[in-house]
Amino acid sequence: MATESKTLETTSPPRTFINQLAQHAGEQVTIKGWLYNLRSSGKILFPQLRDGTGVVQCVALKNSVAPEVWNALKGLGQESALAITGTVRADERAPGGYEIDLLHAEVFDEVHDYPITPKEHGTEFLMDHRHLWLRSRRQHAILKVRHTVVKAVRDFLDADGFTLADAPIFTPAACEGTTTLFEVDYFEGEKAYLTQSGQLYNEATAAAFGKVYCFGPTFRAEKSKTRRHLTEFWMVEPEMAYATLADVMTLSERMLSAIAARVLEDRGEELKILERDPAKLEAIVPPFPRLHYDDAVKLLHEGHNKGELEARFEWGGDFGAPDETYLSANYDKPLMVHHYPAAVKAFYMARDSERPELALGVDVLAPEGYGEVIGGGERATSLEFLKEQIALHDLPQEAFEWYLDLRRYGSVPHAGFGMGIERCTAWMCGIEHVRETIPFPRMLYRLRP
RNA sequence: UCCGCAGUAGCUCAAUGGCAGAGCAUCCGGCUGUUAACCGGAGGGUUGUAAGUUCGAGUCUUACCUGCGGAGCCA
Repeated sequence: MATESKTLETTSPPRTFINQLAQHAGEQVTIKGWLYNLRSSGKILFPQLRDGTGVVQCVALKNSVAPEVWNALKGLGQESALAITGTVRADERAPGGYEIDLLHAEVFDEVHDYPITPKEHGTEFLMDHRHLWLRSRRQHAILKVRHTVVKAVRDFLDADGFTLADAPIFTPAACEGTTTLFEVDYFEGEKAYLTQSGQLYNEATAAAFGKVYCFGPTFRAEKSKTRRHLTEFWMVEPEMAYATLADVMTLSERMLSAIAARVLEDRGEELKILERDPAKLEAIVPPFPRLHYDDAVKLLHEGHNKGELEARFEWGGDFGAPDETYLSANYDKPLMVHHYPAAVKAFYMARDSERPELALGVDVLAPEGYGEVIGGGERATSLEFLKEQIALHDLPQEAFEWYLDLRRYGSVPHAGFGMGIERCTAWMCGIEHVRETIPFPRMLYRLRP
């Protein structure tokens, strides 16, 4: 194998990637990759090769290649690793527009029993083989979109003057006290918890840098079992000092629009593979519709009266999944619902000065039933108010003394939000379930591989 | 945690309470333009686990295990 490798190195043209074939039409190239599929017809072979950038079909004629190359190729199974050398040729019959007339091939690993075949498979089987499933075209496309979503978020915030200031993943106590946390053993018998939000830390860094964001994994030990939930997901959380609820809504619509535009620009091929209608993403431009919680409740009542919603929604509660879907169904843009009852929101939310029962919070509901992709709002500034809220929520004040310091030393109106990367990616891709938008999803009943 | 559905060959599925099957994958053979190629042949099974009903259980009953869909909660 080693000597063969040497021969190929010295005689073969420079390595090329499949997504660059158009620039090499008529030239000899070498592609290093894996066998995607192989069809044969006696004296002609059609190996399809993938290299991480795309898939290309090669054509090998028995009379045009050396006998040992022919024999090596004809027995190969799916996902065999090989490098091929051949001439790039434009061909209308080829899906990508180009084919390679194969001259030489070097097999690195011969495979005969790859588990994932070009036929249908169930979710459980595919998830058990997630480490291999990632190689298939659709999963590849989804994760390329994820990459672009992340890149778009970072580029947008960086260009807007935000500083990346990541929050810790080990935390000493609940940020919000309500949701279930993953507990881990720290040192000396002390317990630590995996972060469920960088929110409180962001408020500290915002007072230091003005505009900040954290970007990292988030853990929720809720036993949620829906297409919108992971126990480990990635969240970006911008926070701005001297900012209000209105500023958060504006930032939300600007950022989501920037993400959609970037996906359209950079991931056209992937959207085609996913059969995602680009018009759905082209519609995502400012301004987004804004709906006061009171008005949202009125709409839900209308929906119930028309028989389109089963349960009659009571003012004061948080929306369920069917409620969110009903509300957002009227729009082809994300819907921003604001001024929720404070009772259903976190303790640190600022209150409406005229109606203190309302929190200055906003949820951004994505269209097409994708649900809440952003949640955020304005934070409370008063030391006394926060002490009351901490007591009301049965939280230990000593754990929050550092946070209360932010109100003792230069407290100003400030606001921010959190966006779930996987929910956003699933929406951009138009796919059913968030589990396909992260390389190795962690769910209620899925810790492996 | 609650409600509903499912578990049969490596995979996707079929089989009135009566001999456990097909397609794909694998192996062998054929085919010079295939697009989930096609054609012929071969191998491949403790029907999720345990107990029960029955002359007889993949099929009916109970429990458990595993997964899927949804709810609640959330991004």
